[in-house]
Amino acid sequence: MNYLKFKKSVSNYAKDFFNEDFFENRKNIRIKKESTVAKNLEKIFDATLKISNKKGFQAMTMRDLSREAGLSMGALYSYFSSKEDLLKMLQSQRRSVTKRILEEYINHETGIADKLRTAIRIHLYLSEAMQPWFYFSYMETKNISGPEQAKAIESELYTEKIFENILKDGEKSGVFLHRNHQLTASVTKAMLQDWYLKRWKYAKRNVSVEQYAKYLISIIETFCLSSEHENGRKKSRREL
Amino acid sequence: MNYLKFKKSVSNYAKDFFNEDFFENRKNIRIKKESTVAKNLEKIFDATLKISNKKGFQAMTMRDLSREAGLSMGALYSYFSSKEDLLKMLQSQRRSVTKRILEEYINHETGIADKLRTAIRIHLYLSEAMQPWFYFSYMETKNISGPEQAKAIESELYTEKIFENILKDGEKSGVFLHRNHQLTASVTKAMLQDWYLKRWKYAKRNVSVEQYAKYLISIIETFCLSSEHENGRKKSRREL
DNA sequence: GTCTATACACAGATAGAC
DNA sequence: GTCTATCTGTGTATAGAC
Repeated sequence: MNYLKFKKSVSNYAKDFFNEDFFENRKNIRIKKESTVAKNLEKIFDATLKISNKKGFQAMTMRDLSREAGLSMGALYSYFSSKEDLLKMLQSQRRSVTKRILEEYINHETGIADKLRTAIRIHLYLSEAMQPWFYFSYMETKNISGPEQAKAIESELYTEKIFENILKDGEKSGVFLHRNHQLTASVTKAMLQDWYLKRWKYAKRNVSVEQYAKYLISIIETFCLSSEHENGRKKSRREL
Repeated sequence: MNYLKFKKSVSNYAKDFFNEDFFENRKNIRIKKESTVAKNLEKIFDATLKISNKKGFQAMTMRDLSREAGLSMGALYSYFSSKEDLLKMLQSQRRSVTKRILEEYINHETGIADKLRTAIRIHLYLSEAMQPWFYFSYMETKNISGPEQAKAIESELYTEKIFENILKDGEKSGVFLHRNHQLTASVTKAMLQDWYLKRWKYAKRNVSVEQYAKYLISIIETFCLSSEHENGRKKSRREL
């Protein structure tokens, strides 16, 4: 699975606003026609991400948003009831999409070593395809209301747990070595996050997602793969 | 060098407000007596970090700051000329302290493998001793004026370069393997940053700085150390 | 469904007494 | 050197015309 192929398969999901998770937000939207809502919400969300990632969500004024989204302030407020509500909607919509995609790809894999590789790769691909939101989410969720913050923490621990479980299962079946799997999962997550948090740096250096994925996988596997399973890999590591 | 010993040696530096780098800020401070300035600036800086790390610098009002620092709004403004100026002062003071300490410790090391270990360890210790500022700096500097942002990026690349150079030198002398050293330096930095960005997580799990340092060093060395130099280490890796 | 115009609260910053 | 009181701009949110 390379990135281009992934991105195509994803763009369908991404614009699907009217999934089940979204309907608790629907009540705050005064507009009736769904096609209008979908079209304008996309403009609003994109504008929000663009401005917030430059100066922060708190610093973004509704006048900024109005200008960037191409809608008057009055119009904006028929899509949400407050600035905080806008944030909640954006978060729940994007979170629902990413979770669905991630699980679909990982469950598809059967071999335990492949599961680890796929988890890393799909995480990276996802955060590449939706970089502005991933960045936004990391930077802003800490500043917001209690329940939203709890969701963000839950999400952080959830994906970490995925890695931890793969490593544990792998140790049982002798594929991976005995390590502190929780710590390994933590630092793996940290390296994955660096990709979207320092996007500018990797772009300037012409490092591609594929390259970065390969590199992370090789670091983690060098540390975790038991030596019997390592043989097929040694050569490819040299090429990095 | 363990953390406790490090922290002691550092606390002297940290309260040294009146170093050379600070004098360009001195002109904005109306208060004459240096001991008063030092005492109140420390209260102001601490309060700023505390509030900002909860809700963001932008969201912190001068009334919040006044309450937390125990000074009236009028008094606050005799220590800086604007909210932005406060940020600049805080950044330049802390940046100057950290840079000085970091360089001192790394230059002290001679062996190339030791240099890598010390760089990792001291980075971690520093960010532990000054966690609120490190967190603040990561989260906030992106939102601010051009020149300040440039300094933040410069600082990011500067420390990364330290790691890259150690790895390069190590390859030449046969201590480290041939790798993409720039990428290795990047992800090392990412793992170091995770320590202060997710402080809550590691605290909850009772992971100590020492443990985390050991773990990072073992991951990086497993990946980079050439096998002739690895022998002495294999056993200690098993203990992790 | 979208606009313009405006209410009203609260932010940053200062003046001047003590 | 620190305080209280206050000015002025700007932010979020809404009313009501089109």
